[in-house]
Amino acid sequence: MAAREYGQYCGVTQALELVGERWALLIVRDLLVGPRRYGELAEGLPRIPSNILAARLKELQAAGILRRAPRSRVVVYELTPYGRELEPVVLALGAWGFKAMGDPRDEQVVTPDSMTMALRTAFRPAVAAELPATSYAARLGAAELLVRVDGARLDVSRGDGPVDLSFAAGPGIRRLISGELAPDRAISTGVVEVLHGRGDLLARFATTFHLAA
Amino acid sequence: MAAREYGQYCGVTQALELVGERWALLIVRDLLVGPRRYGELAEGLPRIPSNILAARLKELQAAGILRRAPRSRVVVYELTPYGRELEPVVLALGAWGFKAMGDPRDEQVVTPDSMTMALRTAFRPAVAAELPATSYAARLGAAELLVRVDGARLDVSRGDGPVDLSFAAGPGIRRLISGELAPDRAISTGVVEVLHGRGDLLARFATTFHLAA
DNA sequence: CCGTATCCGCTCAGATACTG
DNA sequence: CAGTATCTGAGCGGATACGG
Repeated sequence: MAAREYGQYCGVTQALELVGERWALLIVRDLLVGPRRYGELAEGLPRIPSNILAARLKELQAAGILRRAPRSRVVVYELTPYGRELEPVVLALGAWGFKAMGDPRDEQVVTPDSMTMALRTAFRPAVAAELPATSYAARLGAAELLVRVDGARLDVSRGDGPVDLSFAAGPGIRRLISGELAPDRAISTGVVEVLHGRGDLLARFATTFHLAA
Repeated sequence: MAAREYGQYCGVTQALELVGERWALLIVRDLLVGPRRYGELAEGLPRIPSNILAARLKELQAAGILRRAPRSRVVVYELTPYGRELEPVVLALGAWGFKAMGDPRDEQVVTPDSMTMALRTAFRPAVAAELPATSYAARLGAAELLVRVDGARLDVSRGDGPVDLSFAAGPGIRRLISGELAPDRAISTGVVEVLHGRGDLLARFATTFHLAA
């Protein structure tokens, strides 16, 4: 038996043998947002060594989690259906890890893909369904996201477009999502800066996206 | 920054920094069944080196996931409330990994705690609520479990007791849980051996515990 | 016996340089 | 741009030994 195997006949060990290696689930996290090129993955995971990225891509491909897909002259990596079924795992991990997050340290970055998945984690479709369709432009550190909520549907993209509320925030937005910081306080203390639109829509944002801390 | 950190301000990376190390989630998996002594954990994870087990217990304790609790002369390790919140993560991983499980290899063992969590993963409370309360004694490899289903409640323990159906099965029980193998076929082909009680209750068992493959 | 520490060999991760 | 090659060191696996 390979020394690195756990030696148990169990779904959890099987899963960990496929995606338990360092960086593997973070690659999956980013690919859950959409297909990505090698360089885009490297950009979204600034600290991953290139050889490790190459190795993980090979392993995840061999495990049937992702595939190399040719797209007009370039290759992108995209999840297979089985790989997409990891979304509940990533969301559960994200929700659990959220509670342990303190304030950000200087070296910590916020990437567009990680922020997108965080928004998906915090999204409350049942709540959103009761609210009018709303779109937001959120600038969070380096990540500039277009967030469209329409009923129970959520769409997060990197494009630009017309929005009801445009705001910029530091990573302190975490305390808005967790409910520790009221929307109006977030604005008055400068944690969130309203760039365009009605600031009171931030309350709707905070209701739509919520995670317990 | 510690070299081993991912350098991202994100719930998923935070979670992986706490429980992403090798063996960590398997320790959590077993503790989700109940408090365990050091030796019991080592027994449930036959291939873990003792130094790694000791190191993980320290790390998980420092992270607030488990605590050492004195119990009449001996120490047991038990999850904190925050540690118990990892249950959705472990269940999601188990359900996903289940689909990738083939037939067991010779070196792979089935432990009572991993089997208990697998049953929790496969349990369908909504289905069980419509069925009469039933208890099963399931011998699965080395694991001998008492499984009590009462309405939407599931209790799996290692004790013995009066049951409606007692059966023994090899790890081929996976195909029963996945629906690939019909209950009567499981019995007629010897995959499941009925030791005591009405064999037709195995169909109820297969309805109560189901995971897609 | 339970829990932990120490040793060593090895694999994998991390950093950098290099190539088609 | 998309990887591959190489080197170093950290963490893991396995055995053994030690203290309560």
